[in-house]
Amino acid sequence: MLQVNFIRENKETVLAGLRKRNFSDQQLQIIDQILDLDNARKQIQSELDTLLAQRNALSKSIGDLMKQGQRDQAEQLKAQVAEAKSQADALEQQLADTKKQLEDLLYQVPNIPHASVPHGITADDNEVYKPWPKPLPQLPADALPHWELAKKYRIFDLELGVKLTGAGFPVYRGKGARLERALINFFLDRATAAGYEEIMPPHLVNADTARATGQLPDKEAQMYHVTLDDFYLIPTAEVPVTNIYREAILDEKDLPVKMTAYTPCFRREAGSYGAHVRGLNRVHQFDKVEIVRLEHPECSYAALDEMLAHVSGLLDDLELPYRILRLCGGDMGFTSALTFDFEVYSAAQKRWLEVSSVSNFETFQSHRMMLRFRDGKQPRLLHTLNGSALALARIVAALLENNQTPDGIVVPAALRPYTGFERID
RNA sequence: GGAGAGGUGGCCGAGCGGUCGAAGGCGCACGCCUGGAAAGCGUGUAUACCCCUAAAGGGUAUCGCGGGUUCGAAUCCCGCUCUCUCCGCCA
Repeated sequence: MLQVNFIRENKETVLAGLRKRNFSDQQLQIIDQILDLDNARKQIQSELDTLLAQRNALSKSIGDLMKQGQRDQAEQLKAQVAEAKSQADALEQQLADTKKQLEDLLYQVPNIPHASVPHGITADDNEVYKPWPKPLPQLPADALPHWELAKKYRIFDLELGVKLTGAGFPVYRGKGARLERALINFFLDRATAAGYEEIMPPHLVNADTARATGQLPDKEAQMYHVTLDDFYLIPTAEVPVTNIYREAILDEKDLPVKMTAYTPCFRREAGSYGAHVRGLNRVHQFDKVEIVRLEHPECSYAALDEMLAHVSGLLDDLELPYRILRLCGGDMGFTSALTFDFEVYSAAQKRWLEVSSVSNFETFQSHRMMLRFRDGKQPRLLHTLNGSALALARIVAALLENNQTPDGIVVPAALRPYTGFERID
């Protein structure tokens, strides 16, 4: 959520940013509405405070008069207080209404894109920030997509998942399960080696937590909701992990905070069918190792670069062809200021699969969750960043497809200490 | 699930309905002291919002959360929630 004061002081920047997100002139009017409402809010706040100050002063003198035994005068003052009180009640209601309206509008304003974000409407307009420098791998004509390989080698079973739960809940088994666990451990070990503290958070969160990272109120339908207890299944570890520091004021010397977590991720994502979502390409439950950083505002873009390098290192070691995209204004997430997507080339499907999304949210999340640090006297909002390092399901899909041979699927060398086997056959 | 106790500032811990944003202690910061340090002494030490602003200052709200009583609530009443202890159940 943007700060009203920021909008007020940087109105042109904000408008330009929203245009980059393809806001129409009519949609841009929301900014003036916000500023008007905030002015009204201040006005009401001011009147209310004055009234309450009067009330407090009167109450105090009533106490004094009572002590001196001057009951008559005290009674007169009581009448005045009653008058002030009824006025105050009305103002309080007005104030609450105004704040609510203001908040509703602010929730509709996305983060302002970083200057480097390219203009564009759809994913086709994303900039290839770092292309794959070598030729793409070619597989023989009889190469199988990963969902066929899964059957052939009994690695995972989607139909069994349908029996147990429903579509999009794969059951990994045998070497498939072991591969999954190996990747998780590999990613966690690498993150730990890079200085990230390992966290094991709850997989269900409450509404306050979901709101702070921006899943609520807008993206409610993307999450599974446990209505009986009003909990949400996490769509990513970002949600519980970032919220660890919700409403905290950190010492500047404690920055940066670097955390990593493995969790399953649950996404409803209803709607899409066809080859593009077959197999592991899009599922309702998948495993992911996430990295999260809380950074000083002046260091956050250097941190973002570091995270890109970290993810690149993982993919290098897995020997997977990948490219990095810089998302355009139209394709970027609501809360992000700058996002890089990593895509791995899936040779059997002959298409790129998104396996990581690395973003700087600047103060958008930290404002909503009042996450601050102290430099000198005043607390300041800090910057939050996160990235997948990495998302498992599509990595597995690409590994299976790219590494298939007549003798089975070859496990990359970096992973063998974790799998305990060199091939799936 | 049953019974009881309790939630006060970064922490501990006081708090007859008005003088309480809140004693005292610890911690922390700065200063004095010291060759240096410790001890000692002194000063300061919450957050949000509003007004004012060069700086300073003033106001409102916040003692788990929400509501009520009252001229006035950390203090009284009601609901909720969380924690702890005992019992039960259990991976």
